[in-house]
Amino acid sequence: MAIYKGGTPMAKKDKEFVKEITPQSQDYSQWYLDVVQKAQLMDYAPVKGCMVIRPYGYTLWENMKQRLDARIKATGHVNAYFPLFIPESLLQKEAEHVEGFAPEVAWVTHGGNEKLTERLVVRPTSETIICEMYSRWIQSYRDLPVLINQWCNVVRWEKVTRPFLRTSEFLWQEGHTAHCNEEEAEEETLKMLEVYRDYVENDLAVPVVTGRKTEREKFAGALRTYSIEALMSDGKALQAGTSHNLGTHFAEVFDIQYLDRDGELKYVWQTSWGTSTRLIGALIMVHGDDRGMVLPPRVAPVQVIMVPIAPQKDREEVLSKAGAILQELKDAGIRVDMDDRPEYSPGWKFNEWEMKGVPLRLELGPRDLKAGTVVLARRDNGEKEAVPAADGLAERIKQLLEEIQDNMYKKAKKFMDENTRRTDDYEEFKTIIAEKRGFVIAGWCGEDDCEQKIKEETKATIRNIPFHLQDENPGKCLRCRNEAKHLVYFARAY
RNA sequence: CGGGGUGUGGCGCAGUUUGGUAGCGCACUUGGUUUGGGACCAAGGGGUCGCAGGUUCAAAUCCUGUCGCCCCGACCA
Repeated sequence: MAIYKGGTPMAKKDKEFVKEITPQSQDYSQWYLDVVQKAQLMDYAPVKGCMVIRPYGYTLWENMKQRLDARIKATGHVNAYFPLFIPESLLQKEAEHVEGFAPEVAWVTHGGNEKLTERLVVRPTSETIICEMYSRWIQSYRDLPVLINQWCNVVRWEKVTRPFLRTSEFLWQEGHTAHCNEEEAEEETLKMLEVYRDYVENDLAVPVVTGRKTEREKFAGALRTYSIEALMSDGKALQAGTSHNLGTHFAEVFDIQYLDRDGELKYVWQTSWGTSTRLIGALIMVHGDDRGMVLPPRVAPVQVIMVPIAPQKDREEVLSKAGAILQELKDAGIRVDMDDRPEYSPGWKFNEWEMKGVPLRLELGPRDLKAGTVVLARRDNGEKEAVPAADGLAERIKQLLEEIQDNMYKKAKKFMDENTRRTDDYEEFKTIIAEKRGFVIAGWCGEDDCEQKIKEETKATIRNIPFHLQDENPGKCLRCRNEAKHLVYFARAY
């Protein structure tokens, strides 16, 4: 097994090949936009803020969805579908909730040519319509818990949009559960946060910080909100998933009551939790590089791309061998594809598939035919090796895909750790946020005022109050110097 | 919603200052030669210059309005 290209394969001279993508160092934002379009994840639609998720991007989403859906089902939830339209009166019921969403809802006012007697909102989230139904379905403690999830689209009329990170319409899953008491609801809320953490870290190879949101940042209408927060490679944070304990707020206004064992009528405790296509943005910005995307094998639409090198005189022989390997890998359950288009050169294909983030490339040419090998090239670190094209190739590839998945997580975790700093000095804090970015752990008094001022003065927000530091002495508040209540994660965020 | 930028074949741009027959590179089509990190030659096709008004003999170019996209800020998955 010979390694004929390792170390730092992305040599300087190679960079100029990727002429379609703006380098991260030059303009990170433009890099991101170049990647999502050139890799054919999406294209802009004729409606402002809306995008088409193209087949490559949609397959990625399908893979992500499939793995999360399995986890949601494994924890006892079932899928259902609620309507896209919500009567205005339903949205109006929960005061905080309306206030939070009213500025960004899209209204339906006409059916055909006739004006509707009651306007409809296009769901920005489904709490209200689901609560309306739960109030009909729940009568007894025997009806609880209700554990329902739905995969759907939602619409929020955003002023500033960016592909995947913030679009007017996006795809997501939203779980909505009802429980008999606070304890169960809280357990559910935290359980689903943990499902998200496990999913995002293991399947997407994106490390996250779990914790509770502050009052200011919590979901409109929730009692408590928890989140997983990820760090992008430009040092800005991205909320990757949220889980809310809704308390009895919605139950009270939607009259969701059940008769308990003790004969008393009680309000249910509810939760809701969601992750969206925004996770695709996280995937790109956590793992991507100047050559394009780098996708974790577990969700990559194509795990292995075969590039046969087939000059005229060896063409038949190469393609026949390649075809056999393709079938062998498919049979082994690997998502493999072969790019045997004769009109493109191998080098062109290498760059193209690297841009699309395919984790592993398999090259097969006349030289390999003679040596009885294939060349495997890793996207995550650029290493190339020749391995025997014999039995066991599929196993070797599966093992490599696992290694890549693992390495990608470790690399991202290392980056996050190296860019998580701790300080109790506000001036130092400002410098870090302005120059290095990343996460900053600091004490916070718990006052909204301090949180607000820090945001105004530094653009950094409290991402969450992390679980893993809750037993440590928080010291003084970063800004007001009073006793801190918590250690919190600050960052500039998307 | 404020400040800035931008809109010309699919993509990237020139042309706008000083109005006068719309151009370049890439991509695309056809034929041929090629194939281990974005191959080459030849011949082709494709644009009412974002949109709507106006000025003018004449508008990509000047004027007014409007829309989209991008960046920076205030609000959000």
